[in-house]
Amino acid sequence: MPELPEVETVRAGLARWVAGRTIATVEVHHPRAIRRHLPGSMHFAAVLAGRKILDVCRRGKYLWLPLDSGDAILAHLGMSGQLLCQPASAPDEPHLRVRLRFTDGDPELRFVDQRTFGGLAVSEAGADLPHEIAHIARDPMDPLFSDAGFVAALRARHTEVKRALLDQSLISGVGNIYADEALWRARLHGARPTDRLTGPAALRLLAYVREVLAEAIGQGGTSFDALYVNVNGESGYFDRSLSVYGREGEPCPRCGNPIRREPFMNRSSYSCPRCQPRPRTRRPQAASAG
DNA sequence: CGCGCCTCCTGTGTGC
DNA sequence: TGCACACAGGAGGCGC
Repeated sequence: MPELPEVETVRAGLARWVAGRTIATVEVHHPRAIRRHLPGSMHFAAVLAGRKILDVCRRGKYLWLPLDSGDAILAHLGMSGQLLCQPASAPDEPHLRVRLRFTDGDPELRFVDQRTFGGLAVSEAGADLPHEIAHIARDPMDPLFSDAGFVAALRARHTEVKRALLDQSLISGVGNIYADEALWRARLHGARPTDRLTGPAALRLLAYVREVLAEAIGQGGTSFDALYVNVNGESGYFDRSLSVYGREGEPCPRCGNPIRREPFMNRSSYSCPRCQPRPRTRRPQAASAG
């Protein structure tokens, strides 16, 4: 569930609570929580001890914490990851994976992850931009994101528009929830072929992506359950503002038609059957238009 | 190389 | 009541 608005909410919380502090000790409670780190979790803990966290950065759904060594801690929340700032006296969470204690005491930083799709890594010399995420496109809230470049790349793809929105190498930060919400705002069905979108239509879609992400950031992200919370353990409120996601059968806020749910990549897509008509499937040769 | 599907995980909800 | 299974889904990796 954590998409750009949720990760940005976590980033802001971390910037407030851990930037400028020096790591004292690191405990790894679950080896799978440490990713891309061949020397193992012991070494992971050793290289972090004594390092000062300079900042908290984000690209798309990835976070990284530049260190005074020039390395960085790279973090991805996956499906259920949480970064919590807790007093040392707080009881351990059932799915506590990693704990960072600081030289100045409370609060400590905990990585908690029920489904272990997320993880932490040390990115060597990754303070500027970890090489592990060099393939991740800039996200639409990045000042250097190129709208024209995105539109050109989108229209050059031979795929469906929702698949393209979820492709983090094209545009990062968008997941299933905000893809559905942006497509609804743009009145586009997710199965629309990207190479048949006009330039203005693609630009409009991008504007709606940015709009829905910005609104969700303003409400602290979307929480359906306790799996997404900010660094203080609090839920976001954007679920109340969702127009289609998770609202099968409820009236479309624009036209009143019941929202439909369709299978998509072993999960679900939500849309309005009237506002977002499904495109006619492409039949290269069978060509009768009806 | 581009595209699309599979897999990794576990708690929750549902149907028999 | 209890078991079985679908479902949630980000992203790396692999097959075509």
